[in-house]
Amino acid sequence: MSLKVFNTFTRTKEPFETLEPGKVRMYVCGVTVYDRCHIGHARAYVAFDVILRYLRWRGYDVTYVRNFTDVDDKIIRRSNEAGVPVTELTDTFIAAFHEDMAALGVGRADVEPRVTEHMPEIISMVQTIIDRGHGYEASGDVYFDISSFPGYLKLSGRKLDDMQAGASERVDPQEPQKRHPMDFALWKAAKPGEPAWDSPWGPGRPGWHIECSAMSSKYLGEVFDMHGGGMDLIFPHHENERAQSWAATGKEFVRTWVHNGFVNVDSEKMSKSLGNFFAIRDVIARFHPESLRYFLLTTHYRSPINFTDSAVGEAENRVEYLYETIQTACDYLARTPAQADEPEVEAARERFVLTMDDDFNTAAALALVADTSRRLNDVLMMKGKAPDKAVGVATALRILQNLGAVLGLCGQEPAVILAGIRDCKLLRNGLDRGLIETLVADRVAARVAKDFVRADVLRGELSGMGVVLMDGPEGTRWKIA
RNA sequence: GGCGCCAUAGCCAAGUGGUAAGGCAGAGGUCUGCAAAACCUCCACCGUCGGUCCGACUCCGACUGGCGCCUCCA
Repeated sequence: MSLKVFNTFTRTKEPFETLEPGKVRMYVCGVTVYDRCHIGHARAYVAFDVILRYLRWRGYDVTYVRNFTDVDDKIIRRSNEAGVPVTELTDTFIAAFHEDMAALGVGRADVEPRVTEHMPEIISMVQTIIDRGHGYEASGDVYFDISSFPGYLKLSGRKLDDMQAGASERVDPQEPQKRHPMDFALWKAAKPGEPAWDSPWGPGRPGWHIECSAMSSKYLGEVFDMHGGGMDLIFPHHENERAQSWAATGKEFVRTWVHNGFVNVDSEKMSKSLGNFFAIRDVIARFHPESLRYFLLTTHYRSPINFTDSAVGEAENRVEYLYETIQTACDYLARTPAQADEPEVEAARERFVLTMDDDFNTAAALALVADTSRRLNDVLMMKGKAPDKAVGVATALRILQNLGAVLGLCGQEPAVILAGIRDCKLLRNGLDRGLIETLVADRVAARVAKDFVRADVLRGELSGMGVVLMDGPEGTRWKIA
């Protein structure tokens, strides 16, 4: 039984072997903080959150680093447009990032380094790269000399000739001081009015890629176990990081490269440049955050996932079902306490490990969640005082909560989540809760009076609004279909 | 143009060289004043064409159809 992870570098699923037994050092590229996060970010950070949770649950001691890029062309432009200082802008969006992630159940990393707070490390690494003959200064800029690294493009699997052929058609040489068109900036000389830091090459700021090389090595060492991010970062970002780190240390700095697939909208890539993106906060205003999280886990992390309202709505119905099940089980156990059957819990754990060990297969893991919750309801339906019932409920509930803890699902207070989902559905359907509750109360009164004709009329009326009624021994509950 | 990914039931989505998880929808049941919820049962031979193999949906090749990267991007 061993964990297998798809490594972008080798393009194969391989046994995950850590540098140091039992310890994982992982780095995931964070966001550039100039705007609100979209659901593509949600996908990436939920995916790595599950990977992190699973590794820890499986017993690894994990150090997780996820950075913030807080100096960059887009940030500067946005800052100028808005007339807001850069630091104020970046602080705002870092706070927004944390809010969005917290809503999605994505925790903080152990270290969340900001580029602007690591200038000495960055400058030092650039200098080392120059000293070792892999970078050169040209009028205040510093470039990486790709011809000095034989392994360049090995991560992304491209060929230099092809890259040039493709690029030359639309990219005109704006940086004539570069020795090779593909050379990339390690350090950019400051233009007037731009944020700048002093350096041996004059005032300037870091190129995009160097920050991750510098900060990852600071917190995780020159070589570490896992480096992740979205597929779009493979080239050029990660390719260049790899080149820089190699140039600075002579070592292959990442053991396993992990990349998540995109979120598509209408089967096309969602991106800022296409303008078809959805901000996380806009989505979770309409759908419960856990619904979005569930939705993101229904597809394997490396495959593209297509975002649609109906798909998230379906996920929401599943989340609702799970919490209703949990609530019923908790209510039952409150009346009839029982201990879970440990061997069965352990057997479920093994099935889960088998599933998740296969490159973090959350989609398959959700099938285990479905099986468990179905069984839990099945046991809950058992009549009378079947001796095994309480144990069965306790066992299935434990299993469900165990799986949920790793996936980041099923961990909230059921009543709170269910109310939240109901409110989302009311909002989406433009329904008024007060009106519904009045009608429901009227119908309850009619039922008590055995006026079933009137009760059915009211049921029909509510049904037309999308309200589903559930008459039970403890009264009538309702929810939105 | 270069590189790469994907193609599984009405929809979404796992997966294995030896006759295909799960979810939604649908059909039939149990339950219910009627319902709903819940549970039970049923519901696919895996894009096309070749090849390898005792045997392929799973391996190889071709084709067709989607998509992505090569430019900031999770």
